[in-house]
Amino acid sequence: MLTKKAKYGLKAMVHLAGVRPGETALVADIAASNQIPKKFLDAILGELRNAGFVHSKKGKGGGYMLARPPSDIGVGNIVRALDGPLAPIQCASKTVYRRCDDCTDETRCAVRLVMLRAREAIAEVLDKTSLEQMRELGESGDGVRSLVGGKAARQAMDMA
Amino acid sequence: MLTKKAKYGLKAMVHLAGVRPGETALVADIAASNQIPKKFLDAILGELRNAGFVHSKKGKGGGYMLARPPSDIGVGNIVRALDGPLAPIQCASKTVYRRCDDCTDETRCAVRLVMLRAREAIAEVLDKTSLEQMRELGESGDGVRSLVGGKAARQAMDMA
DNA sequence: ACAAAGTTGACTAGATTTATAGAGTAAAAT
DNA sequence: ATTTTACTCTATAAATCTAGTCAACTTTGT
Ligand code: FES
Ligand code: FES
Repeated sequence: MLTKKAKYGLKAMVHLAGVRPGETALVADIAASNQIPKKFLDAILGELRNAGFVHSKKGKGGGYMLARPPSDIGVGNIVRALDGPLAPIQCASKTVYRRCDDCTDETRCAVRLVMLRAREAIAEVLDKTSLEQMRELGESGDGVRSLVGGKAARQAMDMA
Repeated sequence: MLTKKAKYGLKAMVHLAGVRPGETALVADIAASNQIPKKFLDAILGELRNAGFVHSKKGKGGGYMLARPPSDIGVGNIVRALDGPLAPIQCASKTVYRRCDDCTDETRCAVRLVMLRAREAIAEVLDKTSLEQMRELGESGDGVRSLVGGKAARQAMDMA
């Protein structure tokens, strides 16, 4: 489950992707537009700055701006910066792999092997989507219609 | 991120899928074999019983057994019973949908639209895998090798 | 140069969920 | 009745989410 930190962070990044390049957005404005608790957003944008996704400027005319064009920022990496690895379980992560203390033989752990597949599926979606694409999704508002399609997908959707 | 509850629950279910049909397994044994805190496992199996996945029997010769053949139990549904919806965010869930208080227009929320895709990808993996298949995965121990394949998948793997 | 206002940044604190342990209760078999 | 096992209830430590207070920096006006 995505934490609120990541959810708010993503919303803020989408907001920042919407301002004209070179201009900044105030934390107060981002918070108000997206109904995010301002103080929490302060902390979140701080982390995103430390991670190199955004730049900040203090004082009048200050605020936040993206450090790179939104087409260069992967959604998956934003989530990683805020919530940690995409993998549902750490032993299935490549970026922040950590051994499971329980589980004697990792290579035969059924849980891990299934979750490796899940991680791959998640990464396939999140790493293939740029911040720009994500923002466009919201603008056109179509959503799922234009997706993989097929009976299997629709069936899976009915129970997720 | 999958909680330890779900992780332990899945391991226990795999264990139960391994006992001969009609026989039972003791909580103490499952806990010892899989290095799970016994009391925690007690609670987890209790939830799985309430959810109808397993049956229990008290007294000598008692223990737990699967309520249905492992080929009839979807991994996704086990996770849902223990950790709640598969969707990374509740507004993207079909089973336990809940509106986001922030976000005025759900149909145009970029975060939700991306996470709908992520949910679909996760469900595609977890709902298509039965407990039996999951257990077989662990036995043959091959893991990722036999997966989707292709450059894209390998690339995504390198950073998840 | 100086003060004032605007804005990010850091530090603390309370409420809620997660992870684990302990002690004891209830049911079933012998 | 005794033993074996699942079940319940309570309690503690960590992580998450949110708010409040104050410090640090940057521009602007005088
Ligand atoms: S190795 Fe991580 S769950 Fe088994
Ligand atoms: S509607 Fe749920 S994140 Fe926007």
